[in-house]
Amino acid sequence: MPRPRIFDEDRVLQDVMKAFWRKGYLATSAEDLVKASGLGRSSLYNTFSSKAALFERSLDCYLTCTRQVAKTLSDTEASPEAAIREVFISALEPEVPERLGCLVTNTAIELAGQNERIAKMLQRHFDLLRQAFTEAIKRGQRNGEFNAELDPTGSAELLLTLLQGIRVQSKSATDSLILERTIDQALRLLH
Amino acid sequence: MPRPRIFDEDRVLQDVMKAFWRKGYLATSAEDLVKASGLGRSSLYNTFSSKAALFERSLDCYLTCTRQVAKTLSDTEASPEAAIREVFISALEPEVPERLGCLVTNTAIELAGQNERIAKMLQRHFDLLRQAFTEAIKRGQRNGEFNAELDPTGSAELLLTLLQGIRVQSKSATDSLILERTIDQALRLLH
DNA sequence: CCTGTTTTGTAACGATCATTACATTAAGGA
DNA sequence: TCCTTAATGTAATGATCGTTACAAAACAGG
Repeated sequence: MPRPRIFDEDRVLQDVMKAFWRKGYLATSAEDLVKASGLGRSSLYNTFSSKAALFERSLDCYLTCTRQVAKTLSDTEASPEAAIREVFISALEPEVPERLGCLVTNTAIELAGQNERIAKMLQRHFDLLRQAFTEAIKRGQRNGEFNAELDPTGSAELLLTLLQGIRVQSKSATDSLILERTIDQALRLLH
Repeated sequence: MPRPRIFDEDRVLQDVMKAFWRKGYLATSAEDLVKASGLGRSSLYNTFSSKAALFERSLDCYLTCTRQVAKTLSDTEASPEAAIREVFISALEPEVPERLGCLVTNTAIELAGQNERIAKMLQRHFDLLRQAFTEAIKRGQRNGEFNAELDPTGSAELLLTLLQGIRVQSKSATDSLILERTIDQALRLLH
């Protein structure tokens, strides 16, 4: 019998997530969130309690979304090398004019050091990504694309770390040429 | 004939830099800066104009300081491998309980995307670091420590990117075991 | 010992921060 | 249609933001 909501919670989380993604947690004001979501202040606070809680749910949204993308690494159809390259190329985000980077990387730097809950979320995410890389590498070794001598887990961690490093450098890079060559180097490591 | 200052400008910059390092630019308030520097508000603003200008000078301070440390990479006395390992190990900062990370990495994520001046400063810094790595690798190749087949510049960029990635992950890492193994992997790449 | 100049301390500025109080609106169940 | 209940819109909350105005203080040159 209550008055029904006129907005979709997931749609709001998506929009709010993009706002946090663009400017970071601190630099995004409640006013920004109101504008990004299209809701009134009351509705936002009624459904999400606080800016901090809203951010956590946005981050969670981003994490699951990113994991979906990382599923291509475990996809048994595609070539592991192509899948890995795809993940790295998307980090350069050549289509986006603003340098958004990655919400995971951004959050690790901005909040993980001081917020244990956030740190835990990110750590779990890194674990999952590392696992996905590991599987892709093992698959590549089985079908002969990659060097069978390599330690899959160690190489996966190397890729994961390189990915984060690319995310950092792409924030200040004017051209992505050097980073593209880094991706080539990283993939050559696996052969 | 004017009243002389009772503080040392460089000492203040060092203290202020640490404050920015610990909490980031936005999260550090003018009040924090006053407390960190020990000066009065007036003196701070009189000598450094604004929080933004103060940050730029602090960052500059950090950059030149870091470059001094990176000089070990060009040191012809020490072993290139040992020097490189030293740089990476220090990134894990096992002595510091709080996860400070690296002011360069933190700033790249927090500000470089929106502040072109800052982005330029960081880019120049990355260029210098890459150059230092390149020299160390070349030297290692000459004395037989490293694989002579490697492309020095590309490998240097790989190291630089890995370093940034380690800085990101160390923010959320509970133990540094995985990252230590990554360092081993990175150095094995050079052989 | 003045005088001039700059630093220093205090207090306040307007703006914006995240959050909330409250009245209004709207819809389902009776 | 009326009543209940929750969503909504508006306005304001105290706190804190970065910055500044101003008077008092302190030193160097005369």
